[in-house]
Amino acid sequence: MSVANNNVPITPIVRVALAVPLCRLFDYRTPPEDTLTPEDIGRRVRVGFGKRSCIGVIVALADTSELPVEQLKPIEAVLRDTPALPADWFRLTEFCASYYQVPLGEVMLSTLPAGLRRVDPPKARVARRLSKPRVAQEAPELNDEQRQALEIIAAAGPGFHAYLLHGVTGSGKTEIYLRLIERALAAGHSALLLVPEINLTPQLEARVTARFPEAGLVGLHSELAEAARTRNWKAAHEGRARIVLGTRLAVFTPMPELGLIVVDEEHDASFKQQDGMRYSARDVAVFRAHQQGIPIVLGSATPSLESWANACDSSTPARYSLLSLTERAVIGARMPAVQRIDTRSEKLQDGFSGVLLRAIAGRLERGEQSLIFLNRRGYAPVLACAQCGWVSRCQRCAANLVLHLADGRLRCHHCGFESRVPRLCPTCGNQDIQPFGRGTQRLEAVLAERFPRARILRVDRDSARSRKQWEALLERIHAGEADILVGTQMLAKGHDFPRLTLVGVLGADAALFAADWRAPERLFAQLMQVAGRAGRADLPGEVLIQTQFPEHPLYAALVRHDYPAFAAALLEERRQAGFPPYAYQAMLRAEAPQMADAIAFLATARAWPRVAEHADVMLYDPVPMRLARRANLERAQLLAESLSRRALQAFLSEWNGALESIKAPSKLRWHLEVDPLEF
DNA sequence: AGCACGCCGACT
DNA sequence: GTCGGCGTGCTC
Repeated sequence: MSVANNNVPITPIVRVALAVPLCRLFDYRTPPEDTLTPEDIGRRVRVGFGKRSCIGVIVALADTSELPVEQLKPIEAVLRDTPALPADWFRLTEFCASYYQVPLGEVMLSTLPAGLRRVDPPKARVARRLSKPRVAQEAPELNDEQRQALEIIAAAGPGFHAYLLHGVTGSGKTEIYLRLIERALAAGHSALLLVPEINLTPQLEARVTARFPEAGLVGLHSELAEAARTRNWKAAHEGRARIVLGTRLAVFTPMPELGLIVVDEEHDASFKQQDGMRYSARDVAVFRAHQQGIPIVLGSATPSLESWANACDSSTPARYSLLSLTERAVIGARMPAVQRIDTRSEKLQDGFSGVLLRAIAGRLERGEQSLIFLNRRGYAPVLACAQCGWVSRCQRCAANLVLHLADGRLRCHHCGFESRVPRLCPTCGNQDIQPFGRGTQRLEAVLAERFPRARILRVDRDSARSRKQWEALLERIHAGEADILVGTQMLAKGHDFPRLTLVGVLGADAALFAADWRAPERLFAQLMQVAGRAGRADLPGEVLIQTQFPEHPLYAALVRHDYPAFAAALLEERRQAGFPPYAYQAMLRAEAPQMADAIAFLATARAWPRVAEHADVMLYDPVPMRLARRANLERAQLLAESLSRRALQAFLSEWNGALESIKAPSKLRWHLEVDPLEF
């Protein structure tokens, strides 16, 4: 950096990151009336870009530019309404840009709240101050296991440590988080608590706020209005909020003195972003903790196999410490009894076994609640004509239209296409067209017929469309206005229903043999979670699983509530098959109106001449995706795999550049996903 | 990504 | 004769 005679540093060139899909920064001149110092690195700026103005972030100051200085535009304004973004935030976004193969400017700007990306900033309104409870709620007693887990963490002292907190539903993981937050705050640190994208944040927020009323907790999740999100983000960035509770996007919040990260339900798929930068907030959180030299706790009753391997795989040195909570924290509450009902040996009545129907009847007599779990919404997954073989297919997708009898529609669950239910077969005119299979609406109807006096409540994305509807349903459930709940995975997560003593599971077998090899892992987690709904208080719970494969190891492990054994078996399979976490993967996907174009793009990518220089990376053949057509776009994918994460990364950074210069039809879209979860 | 320019088809 | 389709190219 040059220095003028009078010792005032002159830094005429400013390098700015902008939200454009170009892997480079843009140089600007310092406006004559302004002087920039290194302190301004990390400030937001407004700059002219093409014909428009954009918001960018100052990444560096420099003396020279590759372009002649006359060609550079001056910065329009340096925005000093917030403190500069700190160095650790730079390292975090730089890591993501490089790891996920996304331009730095896109990462940086996409992680800022929308209010700070705007050229015309919305008028900041003064937040109404909530009257906070001044008195902190007292901490409950810990049980031995909780105490032991906390001692292990305390004994490790400061610095980076990753812990996998494996605790069954109701074992008191949250109390561990709260104690750790308490310690962090006492040491003058702030804490970041990440939760999945479920409607549970209000409850947890209330609980954390009650314990730490002075910490100025803020929430950061996508349901927050833009102004509130900006306000909360600023409070965290400026150090006024010492606790951030948020969903995956909160992992990027700059926080001074950050001393603890917690990722609750770390196995949950919603930590993975499915568009734009396809990052895993759990993985980013681990990187952030490592980079900042602070502890991170990943909590789950059914950890992801990736995390489990990091903690328990005996063949490699453990990278995470395993902490186990095996008992339910509420005294007297025990794990529900899980039983398999062999549906091969009896004729089902509208999808229900006699055992399950009798169990429901028993609950009705005793005034207890039952929950019927089926992960398929609608009345029936397809409508078909037995005479000519017509089936209700979506015109835009390679999928069937689902029958929604409640509103008389056929609906595509992939693109949203809708049509009226035909009364006659559209091809042969047959009057006798039939729904095949069962969804939650049909179960609801069947139960209403069999138990006419029971109050039945269906909870799925159709009945709980908005947040308001969902909360109204929850309220009715808690008020005891339902005898039988019928629902999808929406019902599985988090909520306590004190009078719920029976969970019936239908239609789970499909996931056992699904094409996606991660399906069993997800099914186990889901069933553990839904089983955890039963018998939380003084009433013992019972879980009945209807299956044609009662001897399947997944169900056997579930009966014993034995996640470790199940995980060990799955990990052994993965190791032998060379699947993650014993291999690292990236997926290149392309979509176009014509499948041939999508495949051709991938074939060109596959034929990149320098593939041969990356012998430790394996490229598979391009194949159509499982749902090959969605919303009139044909989709295909190509898998890249390596036993070495480093080798895969080295390959990707070169390959990504080559992909950008492949000529393709303008309607073709493609993206690269590192560590894909779904196939 | 935006937003321009540019070159061919059906409308007043 | 124009309005407008989207192919191509550039942005400090």
